[in-house]
Amino acid sequence: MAVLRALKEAYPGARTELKHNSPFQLLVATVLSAQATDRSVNEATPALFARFPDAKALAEATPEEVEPYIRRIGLYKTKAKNLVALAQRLVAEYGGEVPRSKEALMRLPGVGWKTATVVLGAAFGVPGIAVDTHVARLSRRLCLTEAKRPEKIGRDLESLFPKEDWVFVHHALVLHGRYVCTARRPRCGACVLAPHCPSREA
DNA sequence: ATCCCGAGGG
DNA sequence: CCCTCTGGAT
Repeated sequence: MAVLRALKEAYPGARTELKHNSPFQLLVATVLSAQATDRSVNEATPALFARFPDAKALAEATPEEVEPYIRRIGLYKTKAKNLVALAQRLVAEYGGEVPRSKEALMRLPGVGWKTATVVLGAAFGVPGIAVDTHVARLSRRLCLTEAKRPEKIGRDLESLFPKEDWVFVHHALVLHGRYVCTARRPRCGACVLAPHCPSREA
C-alpha cells in the first residue's frame, strides 16, 4: 500500500516519544498523555519517576503527593488519583508488574482501550493499532475509514495493513498528525501523503 | 453528553 | 479569544 510505503520512508523506526525506562513507566506516561501533549508529559515524568520509580513506590503515595509533579499536564486530580490506585492494584494483583493482556490492563483505573493497546504494542510488541485523536483525524482525512468509534476505526485500519506493521502504523500516524497533518492548519504542502489524500488542500 | 484541566498555538 | 493535546469515567 502506497500510504504504508510513504510512512516507512518518512518515519523509519517510528516509536513512542514518551520518556520511560520500563513498562510501568510507559504505562504511567501513557495514562498521563490523555488529552495532553507528549511534551508536557515528558517535562513532568523525569521528576515523577525519580521520586516514584516503580509501582511499589507509587502505591505507597497519596494522590496529594503526586499532584505537584503532574499539575501542569492538566486533568491532574483525576490522573493522580487513578495512578495511585493503579499502582496499588499492580502491587496487589500482579506483583508490581504490568499485565500483558488487554482485558487486565483495561480493568486498571485510568486505562481504557487506547492506552491498553498502546502499552501492549510499545512495551510488549503485541500487534494493534491504537486510535487516538491523531489517528482518528488522519484516518478520516485519508478516507481509510468511515467509522467514528475508535475501536471500529482501529479494526478498519488493521484490515488495511499487515499485522507486522500495525504498531509502526500507529506511531507513524501519530507523528505525522503531530507535526504535519495537524488539526487546525495541516501543512499539506509538506505532506508525503498528499498524493494519496482526498482531503488535501491546494 | 458531560466533566476533568493546564498550557501552547494561532 | 478559541482550539487542541496519543482519553477515560460517570
